[in-house]
Amino acid sequence: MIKILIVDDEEDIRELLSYNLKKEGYTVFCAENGEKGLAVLREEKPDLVLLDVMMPGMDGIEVCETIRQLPGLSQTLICFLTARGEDYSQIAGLDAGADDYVAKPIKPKVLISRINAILRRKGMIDQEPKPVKGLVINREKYIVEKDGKVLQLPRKEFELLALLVSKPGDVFERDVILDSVWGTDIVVGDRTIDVHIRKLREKIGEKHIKTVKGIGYKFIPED
Amino acid sequence: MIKILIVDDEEDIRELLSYNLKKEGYTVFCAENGEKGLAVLREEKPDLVLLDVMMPGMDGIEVCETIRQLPGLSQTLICFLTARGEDYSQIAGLDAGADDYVAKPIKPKVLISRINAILRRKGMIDQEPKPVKGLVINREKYIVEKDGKVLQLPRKEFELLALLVSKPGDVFERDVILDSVWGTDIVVGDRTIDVHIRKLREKIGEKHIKTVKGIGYKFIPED
DNA sequence: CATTTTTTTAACGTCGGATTTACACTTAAC
DNA sequence: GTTAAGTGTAAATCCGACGTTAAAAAAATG
Repeated sequence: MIKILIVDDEEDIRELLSYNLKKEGYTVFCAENGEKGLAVLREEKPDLVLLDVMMPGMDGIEVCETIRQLPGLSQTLICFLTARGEDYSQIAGLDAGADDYVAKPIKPKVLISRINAILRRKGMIDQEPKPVKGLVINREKYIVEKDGKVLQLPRKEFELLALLVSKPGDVFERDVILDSVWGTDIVVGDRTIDVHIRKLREKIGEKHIKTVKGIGYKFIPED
Repeated sequence: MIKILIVDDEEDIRELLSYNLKKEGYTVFCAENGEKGLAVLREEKPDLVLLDVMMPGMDGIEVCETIRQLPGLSQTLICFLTARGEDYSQIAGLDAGADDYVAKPIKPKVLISRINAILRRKGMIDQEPKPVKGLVINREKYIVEKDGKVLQLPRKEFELLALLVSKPGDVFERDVILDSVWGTDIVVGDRTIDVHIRKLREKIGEKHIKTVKGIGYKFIPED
């Protein structure tokens, strides 16, 4: 059971995130400010904290720094929620020890796949026997095994494939792919995704990645 | 509980929209100009703001830009109400950070389905797959299952079917279909809908989509 | 800092979904 | 029956999203 704590002063955002995360099967706690957040944190010891940067009173960065100094909780994963544009918080945030950040306005789909990514990266999510026939994604070794053959994929290709494979059969829209592989507010040309998709298809076979024109791409498990 | 704020200087429009939105179960607030709108906004933090572009004093675009800079309200959804023809406002509006716009004169039915679409896109509304007998619409995988068979529909056909199935038995008027599948101000020929309907009928069977002459189409659940 | 690898851009080709066209058909009113 | 408005249909065309390649730019590597 994976616990996530949301710390944000806006009730609407807490509800939006809470609703979507619960739907994904996470156990969710909420707090409306930094102080209460720390209290819940000590009580529940969540695996991941979503932390608004801008809050009245104790702001997100202070909370983050505090968490990092708490014995026993220093391993807690932290993800900032930042308003678009305040990119200073990126730097300050990651300096303060955050594992990731997501820019507002938050798109639920983006947040979910981002959170799954963080937890997967840190090994909090069971990812042992990938239920994908003939394809094993090994995040520790950063390799992909295709029918026993070992593939060394470059970072972007690896992340892209890992994303698609994380929900076999589900369509990933282009903007979701961009946000979760490339990162929030990174701007790249239209053809960038296509080129990476092509390289993946070269390496793992044409039939596994299907284009859904006008929407995005999806991974097809096997024949 | 979803809150919607209407900002328009014409009382008739405020009443028209308010009446129809309340009937749909939304909680509605009104303001007659930009300044008052911002005040209500801060007070009530609505989920969605319907914003007239042309208003005396502070116009819609200014209000929109202001909202986008307010910490804590940047997540608010914004939908412009624009007079037909002033297409400059489209561009300026979407640049200013609007999520959608609806052209005047406003038809309540169009507005409702548009608003539902916005909220659904942003994950504010439950969109559980309707258990229509023998037909499952799966937005995640972007496929339709008809009696167990999997159909891969092109984008427009999928959206059209999804719309009709969203309220089985209800008639969707042609202009409502146009506005919610094609979008406001998109002008297409008279026969475009028919052709798509025909393709759908080919794929899911004649009997499921019924023509209501002079009005529109409706989905018939089963036999 | 030169080399290699990865990532991105740019230019063009391609394909199929989206739309139009043109006309047949259906329905209801008179 | 005649008419007119609305709809059905097949085929032709349009158009934009995607594919593909090569080459440039940026990162990583030694």
